[in-house]
Amino acid sequence: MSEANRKMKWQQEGAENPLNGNTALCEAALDVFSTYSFGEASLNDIIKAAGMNKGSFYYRFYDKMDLYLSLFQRLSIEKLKLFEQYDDTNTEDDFFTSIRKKAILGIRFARKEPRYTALSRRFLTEELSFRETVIDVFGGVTENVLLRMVEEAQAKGQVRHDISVQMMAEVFAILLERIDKVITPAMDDDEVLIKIDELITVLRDGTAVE
Amino acid sequence: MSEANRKMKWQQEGAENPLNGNTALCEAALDVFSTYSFGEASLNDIIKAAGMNKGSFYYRFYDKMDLYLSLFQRLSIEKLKLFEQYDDTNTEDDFFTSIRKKAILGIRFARKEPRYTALSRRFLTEELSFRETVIDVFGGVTENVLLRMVEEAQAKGQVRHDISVQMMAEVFAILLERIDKVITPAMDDDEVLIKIDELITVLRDGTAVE
DNA sequence: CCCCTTCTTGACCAACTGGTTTAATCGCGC
DNA sequence: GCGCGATTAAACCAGTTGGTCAAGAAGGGG
Repeated sequence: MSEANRKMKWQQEGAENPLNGNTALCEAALDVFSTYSFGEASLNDIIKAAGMNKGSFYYRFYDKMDLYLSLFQRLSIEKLKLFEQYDDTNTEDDFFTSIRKKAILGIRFARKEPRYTALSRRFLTEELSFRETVIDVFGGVTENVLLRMVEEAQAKGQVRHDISVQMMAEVFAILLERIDKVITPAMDDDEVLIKIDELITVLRDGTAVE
Repeated sequence: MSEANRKMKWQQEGAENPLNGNTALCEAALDVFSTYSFGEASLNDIIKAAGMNKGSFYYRFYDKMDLYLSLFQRLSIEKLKLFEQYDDTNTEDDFFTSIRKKAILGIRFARKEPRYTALSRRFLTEELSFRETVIDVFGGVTENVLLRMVEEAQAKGQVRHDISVQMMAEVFAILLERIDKVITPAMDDDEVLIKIDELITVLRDGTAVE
């Protein structure tokens, strides 16, 4: 790849993801990047695991970061595709039903591709400069949709008024982010639904005796 | 240091922490280990920042891991000292009051030494083998005290019975672990108390309208 | 003054990192 | 067969890593 600006490449519309059609590399990169931080992840290992040659890698990718961004984009698209199954803007679902449905979708994706969960959680502990580079390319994809949901729910009188929406949104965000601690891979679908309902109940009605 | 088994050293009673009296090294290590993962953290950088010589370092420490463990131990002791201020075994505090007091202590420590919070959170995303090594030396220091608290509270009829104690304990654990997302360094002590009370209220009574 | 232990110094090591380069080769359209 | 882009292999680079080592300094006790 030429000296073209990295950001440019990712803003081009027609530019195709160089990972497409190379499942071996995709798998290897996902394995390594979900296990190690960006700095610790060995590009040599990835290339070797993918049965690829270093020369061909650098023929297609600008550098290690380019591979990371390619992977990130692929996974983001896959996740987006899954979440498009449920658009709550035009339903009559109340707040907690909405949250429940979104949680189920999130868990379904996390169980299908647990390495993605590991990767995105690992991303949060990367160096600031690294995170900035990624965010600079992809933009703030993670705009806080939860805050707006809670605000709307409060306006509709579905959540309490004596607690700030920020606090409630943050509580939901934290629990959704770490939901894998409560939904383990060993559970079957029925158990998962039970656990989600328990969690929603706690968030809705609290833990104190009625 | 001799070839002595690393685990041995840490199980010896009299063995003094080689970090004691070397605040420069302690600070440098805390800076680096809280910013980078163990693998990415550069021992050379730490030594340089501490104004130390490599030879002298290896005269006192077995290896990089030895330094990490020394730091870990020092911080654990400091945290323990702080938490000894409140022992709830002989108070009449109910469950939620107990949780509240513990949260306040936790936040006080996290605000005094934010790098410790960063370090212990980073620890959770380290490689499995690394975590095992550390746990092997220090033992499961993090035994689940929350689960026992919730069980006891349920027996006393202070928390609901239609939700599993595991779920409730996990929810508390997750939120306590990420409490820094809701308590920011910019807040003064009064604001912190308000936020904690909000959080406890949510956990006790939920987010739905009464 | 010497001896001995404790500590310091900086050169040195092999291994590995991400990345480059060059030249040979493969495979497909024309 | 020719041309050309894609791919391979290998050597190579400078820089960094964690870790070693032998020589010497420091300093106190005899």
